[in-house]
Amino acid sequence: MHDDGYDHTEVERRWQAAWEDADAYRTPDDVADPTYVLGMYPYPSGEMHMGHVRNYTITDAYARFRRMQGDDVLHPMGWDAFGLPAENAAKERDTSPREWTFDCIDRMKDQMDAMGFGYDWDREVTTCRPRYYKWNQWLFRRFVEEDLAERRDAAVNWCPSCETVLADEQVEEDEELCWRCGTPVEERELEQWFLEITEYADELVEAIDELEGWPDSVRQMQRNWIGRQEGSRVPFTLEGHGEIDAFTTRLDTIHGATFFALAPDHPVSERLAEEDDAVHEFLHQEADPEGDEPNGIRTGLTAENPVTDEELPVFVADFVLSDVGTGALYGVPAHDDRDHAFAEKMDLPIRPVVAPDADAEVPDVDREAYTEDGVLVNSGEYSGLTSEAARTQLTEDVDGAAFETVYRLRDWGISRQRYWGTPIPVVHCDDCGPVLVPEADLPVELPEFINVTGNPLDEADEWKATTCPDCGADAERETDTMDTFVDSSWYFLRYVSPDLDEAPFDVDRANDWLPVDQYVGGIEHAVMHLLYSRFFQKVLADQEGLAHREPFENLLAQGMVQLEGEKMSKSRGNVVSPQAIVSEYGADTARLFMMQAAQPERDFDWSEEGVRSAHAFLTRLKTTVEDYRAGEIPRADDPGTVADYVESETDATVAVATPEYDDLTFNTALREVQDLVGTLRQYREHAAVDPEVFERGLSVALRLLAPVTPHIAEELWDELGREGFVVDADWPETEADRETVEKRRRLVENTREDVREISDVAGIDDPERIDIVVTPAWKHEALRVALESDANNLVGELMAHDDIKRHGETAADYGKDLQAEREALTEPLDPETEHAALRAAAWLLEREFDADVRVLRAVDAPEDIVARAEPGRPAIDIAE
RNA sequence: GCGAGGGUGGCCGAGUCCGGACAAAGGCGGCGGACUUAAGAUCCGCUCCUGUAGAGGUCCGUGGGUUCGAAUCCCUCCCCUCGCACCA
Repeated sequence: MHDDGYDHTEVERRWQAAWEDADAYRTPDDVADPTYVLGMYPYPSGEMHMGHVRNYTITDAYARFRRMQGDDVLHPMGWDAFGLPAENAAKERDTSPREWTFDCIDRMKDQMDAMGFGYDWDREVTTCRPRYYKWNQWLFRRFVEEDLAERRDAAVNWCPSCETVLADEQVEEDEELCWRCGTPVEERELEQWFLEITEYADELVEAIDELEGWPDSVRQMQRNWIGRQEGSRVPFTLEGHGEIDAFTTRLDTIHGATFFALAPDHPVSERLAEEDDAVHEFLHQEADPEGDEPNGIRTGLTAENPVTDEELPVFVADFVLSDVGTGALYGVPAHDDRDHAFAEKMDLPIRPVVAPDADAEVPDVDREAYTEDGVLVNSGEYSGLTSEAARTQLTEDVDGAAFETVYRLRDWGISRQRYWGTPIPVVHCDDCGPVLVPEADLPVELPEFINVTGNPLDEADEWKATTCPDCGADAERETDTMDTFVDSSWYFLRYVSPDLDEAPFDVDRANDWLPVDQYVGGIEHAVMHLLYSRFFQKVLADQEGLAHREPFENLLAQGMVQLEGEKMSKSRGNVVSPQAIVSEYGADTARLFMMQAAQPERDFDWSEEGVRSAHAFLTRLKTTVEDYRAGEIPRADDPGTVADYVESETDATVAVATPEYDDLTFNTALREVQDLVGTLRQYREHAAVDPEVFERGLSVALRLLAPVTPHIAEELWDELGREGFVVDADWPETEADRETVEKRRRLVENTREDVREISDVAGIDDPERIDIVVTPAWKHEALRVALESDANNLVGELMAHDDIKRHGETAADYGKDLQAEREALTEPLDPETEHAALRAAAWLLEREFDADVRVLRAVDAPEDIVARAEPGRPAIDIAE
């Protein structure tokens, strides 16, 4: 009967309805500063997968925990509803992206409800609704007005067959084929809108240091992505081509330069190709920027080294990239691995100009470059300077040289030639050029979807036709839409005031409520989404009065749910559907299994066995509560020592689980709760229970479980006859501190193990009586003295205490033991606490050995036995 | 190549920040026992080696070092995962 579990579907539905009726997860607008807990909103694919379930269970559990701790909590949810998949689905199914998307949202919302996630749905945000994307357009206007957005040429992937632009991810294989039709993709120059994130590059990289609530991995990835390099720009004179700047981070090595190299697409290279067939040939045939081999061709030109006045041979080389530095560099084979390889290949001189230190020999660089900083040699007047000093000095001395910082980060191209996104609010006028749509005319809404090849907006003639806001002449609308990362760069601000008609968000409230206290999502967003959001936040701080310059205080990148060590994926066919698990075991089981399987940031393996054991646990808990309520568990008026044990274990559970919840290490917290339930079940089996103690244990267990398994907790809370929702219950409190708890548990556990070991080693199969004798107070005192003392002669110092000295020879011997282990001594529990803890735990030994167990104070036991006791280690005497 | 994070008992996994009670939590698997007609579920133990009173030995990727003492601190090397990468 119980073994079959319980009707989870009925229980879960009932409580979901009750929460909804009670508006249990509303966050009123007038709360001062709620704890903002946020999971990255999903793309509404229509199916929640395990990654979603894990992500949202983490935020839900944390939000519930904080709420029970008395915080106001903001825990909203929304939809990243624009994007290409809806467009493709619409084309395939002959429907519209809008219908398709809203259908998917409905389905996913049902699935979320079935999981019991407690969201404030009144704050739901859906990016494909005009009332949301109007503010994308409004923000775009603001960016343009503040000179943070610009229209310029950019190279894009173009499929001539589909007549559309493709994202990099949609170009497949090395041959660069269109993912839909297999046509080779071309490169096209198109006018695109860019948001100038590079304006904020310095702050974005520097502020990473302050993001202490973020994982190191994500911080490092953002640093890499921004790729700030500090160096110098130096002009080289190329005969016939004037001055060409080279960028370098190692200006100290310039005396060792033996060649100069240009990127294949550098303007000078292209000009050379026009007159030099060999260069032309190289550019179009040999150059292989993707390959590992550094290829290059000698041009016959020379470049004048501005420091040494030497003439260096000029190459066009494919390892020089036009978008790195200036697209031109000087090569120092002695101090750079790649330059070294190139010099060997081209038979160029290799001249060392940096030695490891002032006294060292000049390094042998014939076989390998010396790439470390050091002290300059063979560098004229600069010889003897450190690399660092030389870089500064040379930059100052060389005509036309200057310090410069370069970045890998590029401006953010947001134009997408697609339908299902936010229309860029621009009108193209023959006379006025691109003109912003006035604020009063926003939003520019999407027209009806037309199923065509290419961009449907290009075909929407009626929609396209408009007039110029500036001159009134006939004009055409911009047909590009925005990258959906624009939508997600500020959605967390919209939750604060989702219905506001005057602005994207209520600034005052945002200043009170932001930043997000705990943000949770997948590592795949480590760079783009999280970097763009930081960028937006900073712009909004500068332009709109937002008080915080970082949006997310604490970030958790959750791990993957795997199957047999492999990522779950449709293409591998190793997917476990959350819906199937929910219908078979229930949402609580799925949530419990996931949260106890591993720390949230770690990957873990889905395991059927684990799911079953989570379910079995919930069933046992339910049975226990029900049996208790049904009066099937005998009760006793005299609490006794077992009750003491249960009582202190209940406190211990609270003391350990609470900080673990705070740290989001649910796995550890849940293990504690499972142990507590185990203890309660042992209690009822061993003795008639004290109702107060037993009920407190149950109520603590239920409350500690409520964040993770809210439905069953609610059900049993009700069964226990408690008032109100467990969701709103107060988090249990305790006086117990973790350190004492752990010492006590260790004492009990070590003592039990010792009894087992003794009876085993001594061959006592069936002990009749077990005496546990607590260490006499004077030994505790002696230990305490030893801990505090720094005297050389510990025994002498101990003997100065009358209480200790009284024990003569024994005390001296113990003193010698203490002396020997002096460095390893640790603070013990006091004798009374030891006695109480062991007394309370005696029943465990009684039950295990079926013997009389006496826990004695030292004064009540024979001296020869007492002698074996030490603090933290009672004497044990077993009689057969 | 650079950067980050890891390598713990049959497996998974805590401990590593702040060295000591660590043969090292917990789970799984395996073994034995209780309950049961039986199975399942549940409960109690055992699960590196040796040991007739709580002991000893070996052990936390490799090799070294620091220390009275190292899974924990420092260095070498090997391997795994992720990110960046012909980046000037």
